[in-house]
Amino acid sequence: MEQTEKTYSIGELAQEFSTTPRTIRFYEEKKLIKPRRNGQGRIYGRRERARLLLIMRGKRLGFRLDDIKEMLDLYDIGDGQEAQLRLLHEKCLERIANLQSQRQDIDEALGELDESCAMIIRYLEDKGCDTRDLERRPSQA
Amino acid sequence: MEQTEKTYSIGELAQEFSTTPRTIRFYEEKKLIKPRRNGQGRIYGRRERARLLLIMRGKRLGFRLDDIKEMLDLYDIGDGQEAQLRLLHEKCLERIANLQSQRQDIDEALGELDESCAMIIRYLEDKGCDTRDLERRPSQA
DNA sequence: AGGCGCCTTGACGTTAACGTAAACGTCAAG
DNA sequence: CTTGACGTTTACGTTAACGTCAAGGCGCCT
Repeated sequence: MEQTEKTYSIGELAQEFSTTPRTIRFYEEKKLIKPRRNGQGRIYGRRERARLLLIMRGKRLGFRLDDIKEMLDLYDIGDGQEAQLRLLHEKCLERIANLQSQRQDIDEALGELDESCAMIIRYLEDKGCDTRDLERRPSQA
Repeated sequence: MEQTEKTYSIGELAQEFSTTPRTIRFYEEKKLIKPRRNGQGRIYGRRERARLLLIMRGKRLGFRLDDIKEMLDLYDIGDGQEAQLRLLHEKCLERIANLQSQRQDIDEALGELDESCAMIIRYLEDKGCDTRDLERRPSQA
């Protein structure tokens, strides 16, 4: 029974994850993945694909590659060891706090921007300009 | 009557705006300000101070220096000309849209992170671990 | 005269996450 | 045999907003 695992080329994975071969090689350079080799060619299996998935997810969540690498390494070595998971949890909390702070900054900026828009419009109105085309309210949606 | 305008040294302004001389020189290099010169020394007046204020505000709002420069230039040349103000208004709207999109991304990431935390905790509980110290709910505050 | 503290210019370093280009190998189709 | 599509390595380029020296000038205090 040939347990022939499904494999992928770098280009295939790049497409699947909507990225480029260059990027995947870059992750390898950064030690986030290490595909098997067929001579000089790279071969990616189920495991590598899964890692890529985690990487992409991490990126969506705004983690930096360094952090993602750290998490992957934990995942690898400890294979679900309690301490590692606690650390991962902590990282998530950190990130959450971070994002909440960012969100607040954004809300404040939005407030100021709203005001700026209003000021500009008032100023133009004072000068007797037609401002009807500017009246789309941004709102706090 | 000597109309002696109040002036500032680069260090004074740096302190006032909680930044560094290097940064202010950098803005000059980028043509955002041009202080008068006393030989080789820089002298900042009321006008330069005002510009710095606008720069800092722009930065708080997340504009890039290029954009800020553009706005300042408009402000200068047109001295409140209608077309310029409309453009400024447009820029603000752009930025607002941008920030709202960012906010949404953040909210989505927060959702995923919440889930991740929950998963980790459930997993640990399944393994019979004590997770009482992890139960601080992040929530969507 | 010595030293402190502020100022100057100029040039190179930093960070993140790749992009881009050069120069080459390999394999299948036409 | 040639072309084309894919793959490889190496190394330098990009962007933003400064930081970090290096090397020196000017004036003030003692």
